[in-house]
Amino acid sequence: METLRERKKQRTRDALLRAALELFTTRGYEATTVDDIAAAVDVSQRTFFRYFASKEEAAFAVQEMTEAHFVEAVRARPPHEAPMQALRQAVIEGWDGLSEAVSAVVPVELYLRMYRLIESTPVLLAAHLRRSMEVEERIARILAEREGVDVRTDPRPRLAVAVFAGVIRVTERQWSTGEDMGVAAIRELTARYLDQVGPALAEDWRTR
Amino acid sequence: METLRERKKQRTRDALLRAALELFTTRGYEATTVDDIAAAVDVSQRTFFRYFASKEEAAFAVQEMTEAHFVEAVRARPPHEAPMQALRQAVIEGWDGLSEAVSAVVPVELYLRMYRLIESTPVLLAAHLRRSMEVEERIARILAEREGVDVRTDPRPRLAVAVFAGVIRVTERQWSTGEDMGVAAIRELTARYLDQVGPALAEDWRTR
DNA sequence: TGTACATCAGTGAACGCGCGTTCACTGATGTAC
DNA sequence: TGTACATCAGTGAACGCGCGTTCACTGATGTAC
Repeated sequence: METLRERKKQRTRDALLRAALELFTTRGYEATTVDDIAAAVDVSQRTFFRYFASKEEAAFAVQEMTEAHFVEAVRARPPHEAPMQALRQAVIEGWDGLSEAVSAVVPVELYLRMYRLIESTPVLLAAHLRRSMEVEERIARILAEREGVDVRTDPRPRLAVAVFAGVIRVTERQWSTGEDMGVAAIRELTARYLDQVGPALAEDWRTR
Repeated sequence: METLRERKKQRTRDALLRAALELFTTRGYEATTVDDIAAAVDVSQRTFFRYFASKEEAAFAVQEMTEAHFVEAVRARPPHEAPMQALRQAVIEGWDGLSEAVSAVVPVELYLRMYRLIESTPVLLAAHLRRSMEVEERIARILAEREGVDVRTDPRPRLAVAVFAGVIRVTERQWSTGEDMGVAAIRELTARYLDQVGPALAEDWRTR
């Protein structure tokens, strides 16, 4: 971000991204065309595709950041932590540090609205789940390395991550349909639901 | 399937479905157009859309059957079984009874090839995951009813199903990239991975 | 500080593509008498 | 068994749409001397 040229590029990209999220969240994803976004920034449609390979890429640009953030957080966990504990800490701290990370690009509130839109738009939800699978694979490899097991022969890393991801998905779903759309709300839900995994797998639900 | 008219309809649908899966699995999903499918059955494109609302619907028509099958299997589990045990039995028995259920419509081998194609085609995998979420929600409600808990306030039904679904997803992924594409292979993987969930959630992987 | 050239973000216009829809119509199958 | 009418699967052709691509081009910014 040194030269004038680079700064201008960055500004164009930010403007496109913000306009995209703003339009998506107000009009809906499908109801917004790439031309609409370009027009909102007063730039040609051609220019949009210089910055984003597809409309979907724009929709997930901020998610991409937070995912990378989460992956790094897992990598940074101290090695003595149990695998599930490391995942838990990484995701909780991820929510804590989210505001700073995101707000450099778009307002946090806009990000959260977009997150909810993804959950409620079938084609975006589908893409989100597939992308999540890719993140899971990366995390599984990190866990395997941490614990010194071979991801090709030992199913435990992928299983642990898949179980964890399942809980996150339930959390996302619950949050996105709930009243409180703040970061604190999803943070609390995450912790609560992770605590409930043990009981959910118990033999008999009626004992408690 | 009484009248001649109805039998003809059924035959047209079967022919379209089979041609679709055959083309998808040989050429690829994206490389097959709806016109190709219609042409293969010697019918107008218009007619294709009388039977399937979209290209995607054709791709998932058989999955739809097996999903319904699984949901019914869960519903039919004896009430004394623990939740996770009921899910396990339902899915294992689902694989056992798959051949009869599927082969009425398309050859089992074609179904399995299509299943693998779904796993390896990004847009289909995404759709598959979203559809799976819908199935999960139905199953969660069934579990909640079985166990007499309220799905709106108790997260355990959704968590249990999400954890289970996570394991199934790892199984599907492993199977679809493996050598042996038979039903027996995926059945065995399912059982093995379900057994590994406990160990995967354990504190320390190195002790075993 | 100025000039000459190189780089590269952005332009504008047109296009290919395939999905899914719309229309008015045909002709085979079903039904009532 | 035959006739008249109703139903409805399938037709053909055309279209709207938006994504993503291609082209040759402009003009602002960067760099070398």
